[in-house]
Amino acid sequence: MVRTVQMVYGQVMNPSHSEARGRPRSFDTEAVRARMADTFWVGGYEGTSLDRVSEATGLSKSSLYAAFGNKEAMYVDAMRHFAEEMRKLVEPALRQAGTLRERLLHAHELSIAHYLSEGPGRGCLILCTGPAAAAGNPVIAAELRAIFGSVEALMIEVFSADRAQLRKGVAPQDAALLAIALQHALADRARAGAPAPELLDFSRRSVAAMPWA
Amino acid sequence: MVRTVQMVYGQVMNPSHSEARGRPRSFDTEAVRARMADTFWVGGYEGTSLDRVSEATGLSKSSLYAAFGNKEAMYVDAMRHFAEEMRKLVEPALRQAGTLRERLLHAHELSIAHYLSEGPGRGCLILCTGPAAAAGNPVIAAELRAIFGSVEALMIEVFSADRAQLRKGVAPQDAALLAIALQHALADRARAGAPAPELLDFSRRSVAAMPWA
DNA sequence: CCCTTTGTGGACTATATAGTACAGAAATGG
DNA sequence: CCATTTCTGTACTATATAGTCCACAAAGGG
Repeated sequence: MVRTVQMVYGQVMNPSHSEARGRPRSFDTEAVRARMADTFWVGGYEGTSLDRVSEATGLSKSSLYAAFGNKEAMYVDAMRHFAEEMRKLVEPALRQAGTLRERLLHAHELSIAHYLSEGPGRGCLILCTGPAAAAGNPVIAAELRAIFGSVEALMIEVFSADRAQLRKGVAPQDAALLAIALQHALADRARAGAPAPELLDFSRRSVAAMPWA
Repeated sequence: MVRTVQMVYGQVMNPSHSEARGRPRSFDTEAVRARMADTFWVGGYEGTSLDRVSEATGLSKSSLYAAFGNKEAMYVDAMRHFAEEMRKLVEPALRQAGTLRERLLHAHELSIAHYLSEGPGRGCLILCTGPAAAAGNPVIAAELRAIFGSVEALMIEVFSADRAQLRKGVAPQDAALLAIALQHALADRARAGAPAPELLDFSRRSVAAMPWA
């Protein structure tokens, strides 16, 4: 047994150090989060080494550990960052004017563009790399469930607001599940290397098959 | 030490022989494939070490390398093995008697049972661990695309055969995409730790929202 | 009987990995 | 100025990893 005096590298994230007494951070935490998320987006949790994260962010591992805690926390932060970015991108499209069908197609277009934005084969950090890491890691599994719940709530809200556009007898909560499932399929196909036209075709055809009024 | 006199003449019992010249394999290849697939199912590609595979199969790494090549080939073999098992499980349900809707629900039940068969959080080897490994690995990405294509062909065939049960104006090829997408969603939720009732509810509700006649 | 072929496990290598120790740097407050 | 606090890079450790080497085992063929 190694008895390490576990230094309290603990306080994960203190973005607002208003009462900063000591040496101030030399980096922009938000920018580092983005670069870190980008790195995990490519390699996933187990496929990304901290040396690589260090290289991508330009920070030493010491600084990374001091700022985030450990690798698991870094990955969870990347998941949250990615979820926030996706929401900022897609939620306005889902809430804007137009038919539900048009808005869903628009949201798909934006998602697909994002899934391919940094080159082919990226897909979704959460949907494509989260599940692999979730088995045997309760923290990541819980984060995944939380994000699923949040997305489901949004989708149900959007579908419920325009339930009149759905076929009579179809519960908006149920139709929302179809939309969620499509996101999984698009993400995985993007990750497998499908090009934009193929994904847009998948979107167009699958949305056409949804239970519209 | 070798007693030749014994059975030289009478019975010519060569139990299992063919053109095998050297020392025969001491293991059942099919059983080893299954155990190997099970190991990758838990840990994914990057999260599974060859020492762990060696331990799970009872074979030394030398034997594994001799039989399969390298880690990548072992993982691709696991993907194929899993795909074969899933097909054996689900295809009969999709082709049996009953309405398309009933058969789809039955296929979901079988899938869910398999996704949780070895304990919670397993999900689908292919859908939950393949995408993470596919980025930056063309061989795995190609295998993933091949499996996607094969599943899509099956689903389109099944839906086309019973297109009369779909709502008028909905192309069976398009409705099949919805069914495929549901498989992704069920797999990922199982991997995130969802219990059977929750997954069955997801199945029931999403299938209810499909464009039936 | 050797001889060839093929299979097998244990020891081995070179590298990568997550995480840590530490000394010094950069700020604030007195 | 000094003390205190926090940050940062370098160097380090202990372990895990993919893959290889090699001596030997177990079969068939001439």
